[in-house]
Amino acid sequence: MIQQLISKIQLVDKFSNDDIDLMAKYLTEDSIAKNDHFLNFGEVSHHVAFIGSGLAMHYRLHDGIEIPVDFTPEGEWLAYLTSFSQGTPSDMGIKALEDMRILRLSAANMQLLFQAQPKFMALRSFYTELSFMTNAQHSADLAMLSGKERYYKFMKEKPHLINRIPQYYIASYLGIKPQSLSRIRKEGQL
Amino acid sequence: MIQQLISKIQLVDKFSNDDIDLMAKYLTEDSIAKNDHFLNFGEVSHHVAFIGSGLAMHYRLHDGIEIPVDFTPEGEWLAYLTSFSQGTPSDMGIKALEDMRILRLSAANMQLLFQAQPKFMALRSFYTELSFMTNAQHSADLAMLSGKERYYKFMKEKPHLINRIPQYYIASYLGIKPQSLSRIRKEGQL
DNA sequence: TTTCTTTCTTACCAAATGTGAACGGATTTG
DNA sequence: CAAATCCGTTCACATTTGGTAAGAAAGAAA
Repeated sequence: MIQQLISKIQLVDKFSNDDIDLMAKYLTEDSIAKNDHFLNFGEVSHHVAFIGSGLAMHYRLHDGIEIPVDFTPEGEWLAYLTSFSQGTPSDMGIKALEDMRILRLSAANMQLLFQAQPKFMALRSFYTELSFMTNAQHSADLAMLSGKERYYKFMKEKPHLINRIPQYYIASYLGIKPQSLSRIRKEGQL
Repeated sequence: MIQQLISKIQLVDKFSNDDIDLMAKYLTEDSIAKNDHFLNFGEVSHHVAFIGSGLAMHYRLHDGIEIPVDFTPEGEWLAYLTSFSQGTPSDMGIKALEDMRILRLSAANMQLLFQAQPKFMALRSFYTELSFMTNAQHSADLAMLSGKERYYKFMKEKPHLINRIPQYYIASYLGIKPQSLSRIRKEGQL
């Protein structure tokens, strides 16, 4: 799992073997079973995690139904920064849609890592801004595309996810009802 | 204008008079006329700015029409972090909806400020995450509320902005057409 | 002022999406 | 295995939103 992580972060910045060894010391292997939470509503987030395998979903609740905000598969980082860095109770849930294997990094260890090698702070900024961009793009899509256009865009950009996420979650993520998504799928084409 | 800034940041963290004086040295007063850009498409952002007065809008283009992503009034920070910190050309525009008076902070000066007083980095993180939260909330609203609900929520949460932004921008921001917004306003109530 | 332009409103019809219900298949549970 | 639940699909109908067009209202420019 560490190897996966290394090859990912080398794409962002160059890290020496010492840097890598240092980071590895602060990581803890863990797993999360399907449907279990990485972070539940009201909890304070004390970890971020690199996903070795599996798939997670950030979501909010509205009238009792879960509204996905983001999907995070293997090879990416899982975090709810607002709660993690400000220590506030989460207004969002993060749960596993599949069994997951992860590498946890606690807030305390992150601080130690930053002290030992400040370079890693750039990595954090990078991922923060990446997730910011992703989210901004999703807002823009919701504001300016039709349901059908959003679905085809999703299919085009995340073909690797389309069959791993229940359709009612995809529908909610796209801002439409499951029945409408069914209709769109039936009609086909754009 | 500095006084405004000081009272704002004191709400986030406590800064000494020395800290404040230090920061003041790195800021430059400037103004932006209505409809001028703070950041244009394709440009790399080299500044963030504190807004003393006026109102700005982040927006994207879709089929030639401007889709607002966020509105930023006096007392808040104006920035497009993705371009600013990664040095990439902006895929977003930021322009003044009203004449603005601002305090600019260049990327270079920000680095100097962080070196002189690392405490300011926390301020940056704070505002980054705040804008992240704001944006995530907007996505969720677009995904789970109807046009009418989004309009009334906007009115309720930003009554100070409702009369300062042209309605066709508000409509686009809410993901509906100006005609639909007119209709919603006419029908009244929820 | 008058003219010109932009913004907002209204109306009518078309298209997209929501709602409630029913059905079948798949999966889970006992 | 049977029973129960969950999920995806389909349908008929209601509601919302979009598209086009025209005109009123408000601002800006001459």
